[in-house]
Amino acid sequence: MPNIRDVATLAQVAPITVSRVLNNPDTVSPKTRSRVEAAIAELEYIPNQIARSLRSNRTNTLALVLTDITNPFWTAVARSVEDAARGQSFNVILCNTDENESKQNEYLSVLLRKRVDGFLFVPARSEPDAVRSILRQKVPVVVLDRRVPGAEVDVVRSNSEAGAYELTRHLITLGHRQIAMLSGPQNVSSAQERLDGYKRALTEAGLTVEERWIREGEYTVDSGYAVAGQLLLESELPTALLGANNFIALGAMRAIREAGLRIPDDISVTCVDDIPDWLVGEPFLTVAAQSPYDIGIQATKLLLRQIREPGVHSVEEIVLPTELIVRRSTKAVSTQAVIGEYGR
Amino acid sequence: MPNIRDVATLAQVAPITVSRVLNNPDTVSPKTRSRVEAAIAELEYIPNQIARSLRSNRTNTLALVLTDITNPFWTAVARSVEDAARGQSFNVILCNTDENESKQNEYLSVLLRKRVDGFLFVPARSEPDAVRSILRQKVPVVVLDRRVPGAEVDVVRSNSEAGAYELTRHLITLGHRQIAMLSGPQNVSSAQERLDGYKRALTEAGLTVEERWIREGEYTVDSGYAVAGQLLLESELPTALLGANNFIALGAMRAIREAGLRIPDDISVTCVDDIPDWLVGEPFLTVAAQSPYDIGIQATKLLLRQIREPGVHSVEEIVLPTELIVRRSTKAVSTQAVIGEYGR
DNA sequence: CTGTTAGCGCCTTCAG
DNA sequence: CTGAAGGCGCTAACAG
Repeated sequence: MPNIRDVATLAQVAPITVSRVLNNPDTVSPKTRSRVEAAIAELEYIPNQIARSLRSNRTNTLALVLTDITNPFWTAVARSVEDAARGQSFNVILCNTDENESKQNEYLSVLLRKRVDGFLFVPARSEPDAVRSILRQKVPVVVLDRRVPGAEVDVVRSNSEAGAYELTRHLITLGHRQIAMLSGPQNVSSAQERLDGYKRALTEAGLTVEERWIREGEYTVDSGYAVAGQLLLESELPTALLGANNFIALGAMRAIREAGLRIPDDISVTCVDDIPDWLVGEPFLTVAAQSPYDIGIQATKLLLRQIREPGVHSVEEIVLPTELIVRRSTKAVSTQAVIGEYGR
Repeated sequence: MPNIRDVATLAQVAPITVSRVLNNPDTVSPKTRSRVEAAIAELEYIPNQIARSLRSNRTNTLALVLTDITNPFWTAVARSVEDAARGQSFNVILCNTDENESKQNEYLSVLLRKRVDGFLFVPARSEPDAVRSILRQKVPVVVLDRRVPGAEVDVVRSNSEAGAYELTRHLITLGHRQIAMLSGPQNVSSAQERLDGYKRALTEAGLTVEERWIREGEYTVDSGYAVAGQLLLESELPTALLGANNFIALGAMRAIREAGLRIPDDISVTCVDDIPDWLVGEPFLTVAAQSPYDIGIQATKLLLRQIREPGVHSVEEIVLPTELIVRRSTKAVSTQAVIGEYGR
């Protein structure tokens, strides 16, 4: 691969002149410029961004560290981040942590070495260590989807508490009283908040929060399946089930179906996080939908601002609303007494 | 951010010694080594991979240039590529081209400048120009999902022709004779092949290929919706519909539903590309499923081999089989005569 | 075992 | 308008 000197030699100029043709064409006389351009074309010269980065301390690369690109929520975030970054001539390195802390930390370390210009980061836990390790290097970060108490970072997230609250209220309004909460990992802020929202709705409605209806799992289909499976073995079944995220609900739905129960006739199911309607033929799940595309856009905007204006910013927290979308997976309770037997 | 000299100064050694501690710890005496390590820790020194890349001509970064991460097929590919790359300590830069050639070429140019070590590339068209522009720079490439006649590249793809053939046969076996083909863009090899498979199945069954049943569109939900909408305005409706990919089928399903028709009772629907069953509550579509995860793994393996063994390789083409999965969206034809009126 | 020199490819600074 | 010198951070190659 030819370098700037090869071009310079061929064009009979100094390397710096080639550099100028590339970066400030106006400062070069048309005659030499065209000679240089011809040489560039002939050699198919491609400027070396690595060398440029070494001088400029800019890689024009963002890191997107998320939990699992396989979840349509994160897919949408990734898509929007990439769109927004592209518009500002940044590329995006994608990393899946699977909420695994060691994987996450390994990635952070590699990405810091790569000198990415900034991080869009979904921390595996709500502890501030990881975020701090980035901040200590003065590398811009925006945290997505989760709060990190104890770290001063920009955060873009949805109002999980309100989302879960609304879903629970919706179920209560439908007459449900035995509402199971399939919660996410409690070391993740969004999972905590969703549990909080659930509890608040119950309490405000004068209902008691019963621990037996609350089960903790991971944000995965398998976990939702397993935890719901457990729940369905109990003697008394819930009449409704709130999944802390879409994957938990999907796993639970499979467990429910395999147990021979019908949704929503036997059990209503709902969750935070939508599944894009164009993905599923007929949207079915009642959900508190987030706006993943917005989250990605806003976060990228904040990050690019940090990168471009390295001064001290006030720490921003953008909390986007969720939207209750009622579909066919929830239904007014009717024969709840019967359901206990049904499950057996 | 401290550099290797800062560490060296603090540890009272030469920079090269620090370098050795990082890269060949054994060649440094335990005493100085621990002094250096202490300095590294104290300064929180993070080696600059940019500088290292400049010397080594290796970025440990792969480019994944695909059409749209939003499609679960590509999501799965991306996930597997990232998994495979991580295992070999490579990172992945993700780029969506939306089958837009200028977007694609812009990306290629940026990525070449970034000196990525290799490309996993889904060309927007079957023309060899783009691939050749990479090959000319002697940068390793593997093409995914599509053939590129005229370019000597490794390719990993599914057997689209066979997939479409089997689906069409399946429909014919169910008694369908009016089978519409919602084809993809004919400048993309997979779309051509799927159309070929459709035609072959008809011909082999002694049926005539009727142009009115063949409609060309993009590989998107919107396009599928639009094209199917057109089709449903005709006086005679098909009894079955074959989408060239999952998105086309999803769009078509929406159009069908909005036209007041039922699937599969009024129209059977099927397509190439699955939608992961854990994504949709109850899998519904009859499909010819590809193995996106495999495609990503295999392609990454080929690419890493090219990177690691820069000698001349024989050009490889890996063609993975598709799997016919019969679900509830297809059904034996019964009352096809009636359907024409239904649609109105 | 440790250090010096030099250069990867580019661009900022300063001269001409 | 063009060029020469020097350095970004790191590590081969060659001493000592």
